[in-house]
Amino acid sequence: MCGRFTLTTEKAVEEKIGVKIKANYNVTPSHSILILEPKPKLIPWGLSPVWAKKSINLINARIETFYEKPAFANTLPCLVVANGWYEWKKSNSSEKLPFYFHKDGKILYMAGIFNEKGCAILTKESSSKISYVHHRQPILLNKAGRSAWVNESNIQPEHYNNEIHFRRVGLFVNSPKFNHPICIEPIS
DNA sequence: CCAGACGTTGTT
DNA sequence: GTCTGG
DNA sequence: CCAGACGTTGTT
DNA sequence: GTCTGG
Repeated sequence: MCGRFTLTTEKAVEEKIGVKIKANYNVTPSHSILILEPKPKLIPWGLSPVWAKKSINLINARIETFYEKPAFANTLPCLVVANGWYEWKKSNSSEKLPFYFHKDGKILYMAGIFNEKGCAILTKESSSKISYVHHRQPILLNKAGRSAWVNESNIQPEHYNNEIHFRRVGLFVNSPKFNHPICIEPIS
């Protein structure tokens, strides 16, 4: 899935998207995140249906059921701007070990949905590589896919971008308040 | 008909 | 154990 | 996603 | 708001 990510490339974000951001090595739900809809916009991570009296905190939406679920009706497509994300792998001892997924710092565009309350990231079954760590992953879109999604609400497997690298990282990232480059440092 | 849920993750 | 906050 | 709180009373 | 369960 995707419950924690990074956006650290200040320069690339300013050049490609025209927005000044502050590097964040530990973006957590409820943070304000950068989306393209397709205009750049800051919005809380966590979506609640407009009709929910008591707010629901939906940080992900399964693509498999997206079209059936009332909670996701009346949301609009967007792209969530990131340059990496974290997944935790359960070890034998039921210990959870964090891994960092990235494309050498390049900007990643995750498929998202939003409404006036916030934003959620679409997930799918993991690619075989990623499934070593976890069985769900965010949907990453290539260029054609980004346009199809935000302009036509059209999402297709051939638009998924599954080229990715990953490495084990230290436990620093576990604490939601800990935002530091050491979060993405490989474990030696 | 009204009341109550409506989601994901993972875990059992 | 389960919910809330970040 | 993980970490941290989770209750009441009254008082500051 | 809309769907499901009773």
